[in-house]
Amino acid sequence: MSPRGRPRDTEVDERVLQAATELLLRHGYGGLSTDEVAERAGIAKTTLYRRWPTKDHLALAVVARLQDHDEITDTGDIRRDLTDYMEKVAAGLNRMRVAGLPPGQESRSAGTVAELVAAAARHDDVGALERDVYARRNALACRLIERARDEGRLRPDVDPMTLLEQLAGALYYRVLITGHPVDRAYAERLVAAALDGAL
Amino acid sequence: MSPRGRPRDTEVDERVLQAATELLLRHGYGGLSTDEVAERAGIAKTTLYRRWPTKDHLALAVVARLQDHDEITDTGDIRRDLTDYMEKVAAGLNRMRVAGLPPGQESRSAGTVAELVAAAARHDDVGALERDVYARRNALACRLIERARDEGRLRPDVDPMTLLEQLAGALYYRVLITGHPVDRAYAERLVAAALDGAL
Amino acid sequence: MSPRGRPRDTEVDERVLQAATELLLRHGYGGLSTDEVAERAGIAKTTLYRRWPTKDHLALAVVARLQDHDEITDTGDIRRDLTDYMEKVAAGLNRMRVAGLPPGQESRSAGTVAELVAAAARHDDVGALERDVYARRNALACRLIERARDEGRLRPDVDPMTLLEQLAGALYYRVLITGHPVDRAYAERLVAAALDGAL
Amino acid sequence: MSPRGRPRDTEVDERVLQAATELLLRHGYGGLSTDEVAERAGIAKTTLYRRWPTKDHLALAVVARLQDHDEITDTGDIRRDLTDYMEKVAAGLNRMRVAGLPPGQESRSAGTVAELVAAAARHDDVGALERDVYARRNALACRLIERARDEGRLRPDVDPMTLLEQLAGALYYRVLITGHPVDRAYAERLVAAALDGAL
DNA sequence: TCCTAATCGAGACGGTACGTCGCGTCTTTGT
DNA sequence: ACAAAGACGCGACGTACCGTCTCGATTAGGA
Repeated sequence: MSPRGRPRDTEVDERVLQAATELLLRHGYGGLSTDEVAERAGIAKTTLYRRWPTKDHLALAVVARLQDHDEITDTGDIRRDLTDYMEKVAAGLNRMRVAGLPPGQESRSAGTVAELVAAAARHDDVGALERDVYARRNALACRLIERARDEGRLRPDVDPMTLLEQLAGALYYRVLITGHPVDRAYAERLVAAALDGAL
Repeated sequence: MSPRGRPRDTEVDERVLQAATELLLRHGYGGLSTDEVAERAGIAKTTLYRRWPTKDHLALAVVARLQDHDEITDTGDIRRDLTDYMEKVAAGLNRMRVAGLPPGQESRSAGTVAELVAAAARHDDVGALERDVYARRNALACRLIERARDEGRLRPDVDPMTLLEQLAGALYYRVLITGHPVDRAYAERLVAAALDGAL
Repeated sequence: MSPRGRPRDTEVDERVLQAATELLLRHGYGGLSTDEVAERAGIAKTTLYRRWPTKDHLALAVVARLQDHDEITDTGDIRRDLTDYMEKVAAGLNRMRVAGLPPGQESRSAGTVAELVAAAARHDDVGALERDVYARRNALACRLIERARDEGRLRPDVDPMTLLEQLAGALYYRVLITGHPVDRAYAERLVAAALDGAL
Repeated sequence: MSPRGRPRDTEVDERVLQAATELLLRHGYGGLSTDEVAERAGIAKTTLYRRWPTKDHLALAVVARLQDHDEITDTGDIRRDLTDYMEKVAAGLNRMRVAGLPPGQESRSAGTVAELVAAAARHDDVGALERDVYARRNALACRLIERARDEGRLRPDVDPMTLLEQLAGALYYRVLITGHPVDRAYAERLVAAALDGAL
C-alpha cells in the first residue's frame, strides 16, 4: 500500500516550526498567528492545516520540540539528583517566562505555559499529547526515586509520584500563580523541605 | 470629598457578574463573550467596558468572587487543618474542571484556570490582582503554619511558604498538568508526605 | 498571467449592491449600515470590507451604479439637447431627494448627495472616483457644446466647461442649498438664461 | 414674567463657539465632537445640549458666525459688483476647503460644507436656518441685479434669481463636485459668460 | 430668610455602528 | 494527492460618538 499522489514536502515541517518558534518566543502565544506563520514559512495555510489541525496543535509541537532535551542524571545522591532535575524544569519554565516580551524584561508569570494548558483543555488530543510529554519525563524521575527508596536511601513508604508532584508542583505554582522566581537556590530549599519533612 | 457626577449603578455590577458567571461556568472561557454578557445583563457594552476594560478583567472578577468564601480553620491539629484547607482548594479547582462542559462530564484539566493565568500574563493589572487574591489566601495558611511551628508542633526550621507551595503546588500540578484527580484522599496523602518527609 | 487563488464570487457584488441600494434609498445614508448590508446579502462582513474598505466606498458604488445610464442626445438643436441633459441630471438629483423618506414625501435637500460629497472629502480615493464619474459624464456634454460652437451655433468665445458649470451648478445649488425644486420648467428657463445672456 | 431660577451664563456661548470653531477648522467636521468641545470649553455636556440640541446645530452656528460678514457693494458697474460678490463667496468656500487638513494643504472638496448640507437634510430646523442664511445673503444680491435690470443695465427679461443661481451654483459645483479651484480669475470668467450669454 | 426653580459641572449610561482580527474552510490553478 | 494563493464565513473584540440621565452644588428671584 504505497501512498498515492504527490508526497509531502518534508522540508515544510521544518520551515513552519522554525517560523512558529520564532513568533512564539518573540511575541508570545497571542503573537503566534497561523496567517503569519504561513507567510513567513512561505507556504499556504492549507499546507499548514494539513499537518497541524489547529493553532493549538502547532503551538504544542513548537514547545514540545523546545523541551525535548532534558535528561535526568542518577549519581546515587538523591538530593542532588532531584535538585538538578528541578533546576532543569525551572530553566524550561523561565525560558517561557521571557516569551513575547521585550528583551531584558521577563514576565512574572509564564503566560505561554498557561495558554498551552488551556489549549489542552480545548482539544482532547492536545491534552493527551501534552500529558504524554509530562508523563514520559516524570516516569524517569519516578524511577530515580523508586531506586533510591528501594535501596533504602529514602523512607520505604515514600510514594514517588506524590513526592514528584510536591516538587514540580511547587515550581509550577510559583511560575504560574504567585509569580515568584524559581532558581537553583529555590530548588535546593524545596528539595530539602520535601526530603526532611515538616514534623 | 464627595463623589462628583452621576454615581455608578451598583446594581449593574451584580447583574453583569451574575450573567458572566453563568456563561463562564456553563460554556467555559471561550463561551464568555462581552456582547452576550452585556445583553443578558441588560446593559450597554460601553457600561461594561467602563468597569472591566477587558474580557480578561471581567473573567477574573467572576472567578475571584466565586472563591471568596474559603476559610481556614485552626483546630490545633495541623495535619487536619492543612488537609481541610487543601480539600477546599481542591474543591475550587474541581469546580473549574466542570466549567463549560455538558453536565455529568468533567474535564481532566481545568482550562478556565489556565485561561485566567494566561490573562494575568496578558495584562499587568490582571496579574497583580490575581496574585493579590492568592497572596491574601495564602497569608492565612501561612500564619497557621507559623503558629504550629512556633508552638513546637512542626520542626523549627520549617519555611511556611515553601511548605504551602509543596501542598498547593501539587494540587495545581495535577489539575493543570497531569490531569489526575484531586480529592480528600489525595489531600490526606499529600499532607502526610509533606509533613513526614521522604528521608 | 492567470489569476491565483480562489477567484472572487462575482455574485457577491451583485447581492451586496442590491441590498445596499435598497437600504440607501429606503432609509437614507444613515440607514445604510455595513452590518445590515452584510446580513441581507448573506455574506460575512469581512467579505464586504475586502471589496469596499469603508461604508463610504460602498455608498459611492451604489450611487454610481444608479446614475450610470444617463445618455446625451445630439439633435443639432443645442438648446433642446442641453435642456434634455439638464432634465436628466435633475431627475437623478430628485431621486436622491426621496431617499430615506416615507413614501409620498420628499426632502427639500438631497441629503444623500451631500453625504457622498462629504465622503469624498473624507477619503481621497472616494473623491477621485467620484470626480471621475462626474468628469466622464461632463466630458460628453462638453463635446456637445464644442460641436455646437465649432459649427457656429454658439458664440465662438464660449467656454464649454464654464457653460456646463453654470447649468449643472444651478441645479445642484437649488437641490443642495436653497431647496428649490428642479424640474423641466426650470431646466428650460435655466438654459434660456445661459444661452441668451443677461446683457 | 421675569425669568426664574439661575440665569444662563452668557460667557458659556462664547467659550463653546470658540472651542467648536477651533476644532471644526482644525480637524474638520468629523473632528468636532461634543465631548471634546465641552471639555475644551470647560463646561458640562448638559450645558452644551441645552443650547444646541445637536452636534449639527452647533456646527451650523459655528459656520454661520464665520460667514456673517460678507457685504455686497453697489457701484453701478454690475459686472464688477457681481464679480466682487462671487469672489467673496469663493473666499468663504475656500476657507472651508482648508478645514481639517494639515497646514499648507487644502482639500479639493470642501467637506465641511457638504456635511452641513447633510445636517440640514437630517434636521428640518437646521435646514430652515441654513436656507435662511443663504436667502438673506442672496436677497441682497438679488436686489442688486433687479436694480441694474430696472435701470436698463441688464436685459429686461433677466430673472435675478436664476442669474444668481448660475453664478453661485457654478462656484459650489466646482468646490463640491469637480474639485476645481475657484479664484478671482474664475469669478471674472464666470460673470462674463453669464452676462454675455452663449448665443 | 427660606423656598423654589433653573443652571452648571461631572460623569455614568444606553444605543448603535464601525472597522479589525484571527481561525479554520473552501475553491481555484498548477505540480 | 499535495502545494500555493487567496477568497470566504464566522464570531468576537474593543472603540467612538451621540444624546440622555442623575447626582450635588450654585445662583438667582419671590414669599
